Amino acid sequence: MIQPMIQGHELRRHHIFAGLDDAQLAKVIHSAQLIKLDENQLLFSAGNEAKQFFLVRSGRIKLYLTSAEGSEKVIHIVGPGETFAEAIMFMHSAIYPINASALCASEVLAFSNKTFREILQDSVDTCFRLLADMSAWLKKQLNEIDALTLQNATLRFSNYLLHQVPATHEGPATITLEAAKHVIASRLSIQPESFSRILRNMQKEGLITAQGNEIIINDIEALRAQCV
Amino acid sequence: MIQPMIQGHELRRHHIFAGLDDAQLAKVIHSAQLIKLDENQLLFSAGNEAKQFFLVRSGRIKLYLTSAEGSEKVIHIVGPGETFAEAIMFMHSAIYPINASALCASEVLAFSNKTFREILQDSVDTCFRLLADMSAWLKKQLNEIDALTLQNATLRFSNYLLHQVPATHEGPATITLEAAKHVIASRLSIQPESFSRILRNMQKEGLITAQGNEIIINDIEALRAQCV
DNA sequence: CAGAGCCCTTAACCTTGGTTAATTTTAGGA
DNA sequence: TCCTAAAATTAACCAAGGTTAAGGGCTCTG
Repeated sequence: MIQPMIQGHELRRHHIFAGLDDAQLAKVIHSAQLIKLDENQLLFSAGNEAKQFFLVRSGRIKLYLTSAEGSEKVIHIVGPGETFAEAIMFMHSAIYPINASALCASEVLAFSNKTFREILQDSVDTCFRLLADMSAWLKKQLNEIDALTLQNATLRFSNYLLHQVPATHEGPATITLEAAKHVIASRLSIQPESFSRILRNMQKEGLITAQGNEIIINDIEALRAQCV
Repeated sequence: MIQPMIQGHELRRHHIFAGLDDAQLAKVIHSAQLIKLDENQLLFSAGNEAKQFFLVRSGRIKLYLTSAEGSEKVIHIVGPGETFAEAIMFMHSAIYPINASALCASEVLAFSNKTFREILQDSVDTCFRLLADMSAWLKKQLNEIDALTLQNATLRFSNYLLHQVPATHEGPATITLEAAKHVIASRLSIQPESFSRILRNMQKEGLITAQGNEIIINDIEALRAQCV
């Protein structure tokens, strides 16, 4: 195990750790492990025993499912400052239900589930933070189901674009895609070829301008109108 | 408010309440309200202020989303002994993100979120139970996303059927659909017409026999093989 | 600089499942 | 028992988007 250099305030920035006292924080840090991942390196697979949850320090981690035939569905792309797999700590079978791998060279901190559960025993405040955190995930997944069942592919992408921009933003906006196009496509449950088609069509309609992984929203009002 | 006749052991049967002491249970019962719903009666809508969570005493409650165009997607069908909307207690905006209405005449117990949160302050054990409960929901929704993105309509229905039968069951099995066919169809994100077609095809292949809302699985091995 | 490999794009084609419309079946109420 | 309304079924048609195939462009490496 690599004993990481962790400053307490680095962790406290995340709301899950924000309520811990110094002793608790020290205990968490002591249980932590720094993991460096190369591009495309696997962190864990669905079916692995789940003994840790994670905080992304740098880079991007993709959480994804795979089908029996080998096709891949990206569930979420986790960036710096975000935690993942913390909900699994409370599942009846301590087994990861998804795969996680690095989209680019990344550093993640891994925390012992056992240690964190011990701390939770003494900190109702942190329990509440975790409950809020999990209910936010639940809400996010509900939106995902909404998108998959009640929206078509173009609409899903439009919504995705709008989520990259503050709700109050006016005028043209430039967005840099957080990963390769085929990854974004999988995140949106679209085939890469269809994603290309959608980009082309939206460009033809003048809604957006796409150059590499930069996308300019030309008409944000029209986009918002489309998404009701 | 109708003060319900609630026996402590009725609540304790649900794992969320199982760890409460007598005083806490009394407090929960005191905050509870019995709600009787007619068939098709709305319990709450998406956007309503969320002050309560619920336990189904009898009947069936459907949780569903609606699209801008008015189409409906059933997320879950909740039956006796099950709770719902408990995760919303910890969301930042105290607003139901879905709609809930009764599929048939039903009785639900409504519990005050505020009271329950107070009790949680004094019961880490119950916090842990709620965390486990929410992580189970999260896992369920992940399976749902898996189904929607990596499985076709027939496979989703096959999986649905298999979930109604113990994993160890051998030989033919009879399943009674928990709701009208168009509701099940929506639950599986299939149009009623397509659902009919799927039933007909599976029947033609000899996999199942469908009579009204009774479905007999003739070849459970073949079905399991299909679902990998 | 050449070659390999990956990513992206385009276009033609095809499949799944949605849509429309008409008919039958079922269940509940007068 | 009949009438009505909702639910279910069937079939023909259609469209969104998946599949297949081919080519272009980019980067990395030897």
